[in-house]
Amino acid sequence: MTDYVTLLKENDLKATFQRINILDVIDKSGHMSVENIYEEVIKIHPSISLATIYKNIVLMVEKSVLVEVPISGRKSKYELSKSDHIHLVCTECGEVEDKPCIEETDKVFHALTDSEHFKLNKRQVNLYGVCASCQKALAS
Amino acid sequence: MTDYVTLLKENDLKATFQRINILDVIDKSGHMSVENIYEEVIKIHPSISLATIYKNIVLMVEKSVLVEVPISGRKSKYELSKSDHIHLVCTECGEVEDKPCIEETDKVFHALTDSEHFKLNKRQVNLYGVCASCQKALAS
DNA sequence: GTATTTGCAAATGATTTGCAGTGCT
DNA sequence: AGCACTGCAAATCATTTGCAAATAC
Repeated sequence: MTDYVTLLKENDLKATFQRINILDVIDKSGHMSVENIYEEVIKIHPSISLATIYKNIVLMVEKSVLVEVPISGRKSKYELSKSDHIHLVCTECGEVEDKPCIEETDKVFHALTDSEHFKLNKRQVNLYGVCASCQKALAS
Repeated sequence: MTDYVTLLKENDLKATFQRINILDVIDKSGHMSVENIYEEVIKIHPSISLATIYKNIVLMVEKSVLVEVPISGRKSKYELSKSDHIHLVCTECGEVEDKPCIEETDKVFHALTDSEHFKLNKRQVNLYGVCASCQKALAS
C-alpha cells in the first residue's frame, strides 16, 4: 500500500482522513469520476461531503498528485499521477485500462512538436473501442 | 467552402440555417467550445437560442458530423469530423492546433490494442504544452 | 495555537427538457 | 401536409462558494 500520508505532505497538503481515503479509493480502482469517488469514500467515511471531494480533487490536480483524464462523451475521470501511459477506453462500459507508453511513440511526438516550436509538457493518448468483456456481452 | 447542406442531408439531418451556421463557424475556427459557438453564431443569426446549439451539437456528434475534443482543465471543444490527426493544446491560451497523424504511431496503437483483444475504433491524442506565441508573451 | 480543512447550505453555472409555434422537404 | 426543428422558459444536474466549527501539525 502506497504511503499516501507522505505523498500528501510532500505536496504541502495536510494528511486528512478524507484525502487519504480519496487517494486510496482512486488507486484501488485506477480511474474514477467525481461521482464514483464520492460513492466509494462515503462507505468508509459516511460524513464526508461532496463539496470536500470537489475541493480536494481541484487541489490535488493543482499539486499534480492527481491527473484528470477527460473522456469523449463522459465525465472526466481522475487517476494518481504515474509514468506516461496510454488509456484504452471502452465506449460500452466506460472502463479505462492503462497500457505502458512506447518509447518510439514519444519520439514521434517530440519530433512533431519541435517542428512547431511547441513546448511539449504532457501527453494524453486515449484509444476508444470495445473491451474484450463487452465484446462478449454484445455477441450474446 | 464545404457544402454543409449535403453533409447534413447525407446524415439525415435537415439543412437548417442554424445548423449550417454552426458548422461554418466551427470549420472557420477549427475547434470551439459550446459557448464560443454560441457567441459567433449569434452574430449572424441573432435569434438563435443556446438550447438549439446544445441540441444540435448532441445530434451532430451522434451522427458523427462533429467530434468532441475533451481537454484537461477546460470545457470540451468540437471539430468537424476529419481524418485522424493529433491535437497540440496550448495550456496558456487554450488554442488547439491539428497535426497530421503519423502512420507509424497508428501501427503501434494497433499492436497495443490487438494484444488486449480490444476492438479499436477511435484514436485521440492530445499533446499539452505552450504554443510559440504564448512562449513569446511569457518571455516578455 | 494557528492556519487549514471540513461540512453544510446556498449560489452559481452548465446542460436538458417540454411544449407551442415554425420551417424544411 | 407532415414531421423535424426552433426558441423560450423552466427543470435538472454539476460545480463552486462562504462561513462557522473541527482538525492537523
